Amino acid sequence: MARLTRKETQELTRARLIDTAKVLFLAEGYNATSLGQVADAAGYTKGAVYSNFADKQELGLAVLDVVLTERVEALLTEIAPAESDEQVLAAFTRWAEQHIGDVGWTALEVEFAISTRHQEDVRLRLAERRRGITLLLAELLRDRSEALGLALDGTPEDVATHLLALGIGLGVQRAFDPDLPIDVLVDHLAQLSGGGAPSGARVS
Amino acid sequence: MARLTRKETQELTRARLIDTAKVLFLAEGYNATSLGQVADAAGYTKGAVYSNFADKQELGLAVLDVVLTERVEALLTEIAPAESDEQVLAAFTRWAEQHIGDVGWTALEVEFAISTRHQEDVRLRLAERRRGITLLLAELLRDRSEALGLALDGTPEDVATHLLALGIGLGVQRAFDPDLPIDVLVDHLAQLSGGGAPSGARVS
DNA sequence: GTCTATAAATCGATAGAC
DNA sequence: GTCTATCGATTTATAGAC
Repeated sequence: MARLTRKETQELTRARLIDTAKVLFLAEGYNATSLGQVADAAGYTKGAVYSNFADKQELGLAVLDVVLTERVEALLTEIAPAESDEQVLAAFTRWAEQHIGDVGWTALEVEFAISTRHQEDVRLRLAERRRGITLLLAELLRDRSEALGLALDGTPEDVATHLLALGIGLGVQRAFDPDLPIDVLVDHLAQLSGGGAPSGARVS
Repeated sequence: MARLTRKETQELTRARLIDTAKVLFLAEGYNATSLGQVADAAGYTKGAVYSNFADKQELGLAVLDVVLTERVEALLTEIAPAESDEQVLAAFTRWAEQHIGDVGWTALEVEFAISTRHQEDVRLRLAERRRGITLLLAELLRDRSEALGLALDGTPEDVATHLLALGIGLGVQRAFDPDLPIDVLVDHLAQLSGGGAPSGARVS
């Protein structure tokens, strides 16, 4: 166990702050969480926050990056072992029920985006980020459709845009009406993979 | 021109406040607009606001009601004269380009919903409101599909949920990336009405 | 009913000690 | 790099005059 260098301790502090902020932002929301609360919960003070992040928005963006990375890796891990289109669909369904169904994620992404939409610098970064996410999803669809014979009813980019918008729209509504089922998202993907019958069970 | 009764003048004040708040909320956002700004712009003071609305949320809900009513009436007016599925699709496309394309509307609805999602009373009212909107859209789809022979690929409720989520998802993303086209929404409706080819022109 | 004045509480951000 | 202390700016909401 070698002692940590100064750079390493600071990176540890930064990582702890991000992780604490992630939990609070997801549970209470971005605006409702003050930097003092983040610092307290992480065992630091506001000074530590401001020596690691220029302002609250930078912390917010760092949290969004971490959360997105976690979700993408979860999806890839879930989907990787699938060897047929049915298995891909089942894997996606499991992932969607866990993460689109989780109210906090979409709410945080959307709250942050809406709150900062009038600050041009942040807005442009979020726009770039959105295109990256869409392209990532489009490539996943293209690779998987070629390998498994999915029948996309449009370009991969359009299907990706469609699925992403659907997920955001459902997630937003589930933030204030958790009874809304996400079946429509799963069903839509199911139809892409050969027009299978919609899933049977409905909550509402 | 008879003199206005006390009740009438108060209703006028209330209507003016709602209308002013609507403009400011749509342009600047719900959280970014203070009640003092609303009062000033309407030619009153904060006292007038608080004698007409219990708190900021009540004003927000009143504004949401007005905006939704306007959008619904615009859609019905646009769609009423249509006599074929092509005309219905064209009418909806015109409406969508004007209103889903308008960044302010979705942003306001979503910002308000996300901001108040932890206050159970408001949350329940928004959930009820969501179901009403979905049912309204479902009935419109059912009536129109029977009259014009649209081929819905699911129950009217599911198609309505799908379209609504798609509109919200696109509107949210357009709040910080206005270049995102809404084609995917129009195309999806087009496919419902007989699997027509996707619209040609793409912005991005 | 509306206005004036103010209360009360936060929060983001900064300066300087250590 | 982190902590203490504080500034400064807002905002919602209320109390009382008119």
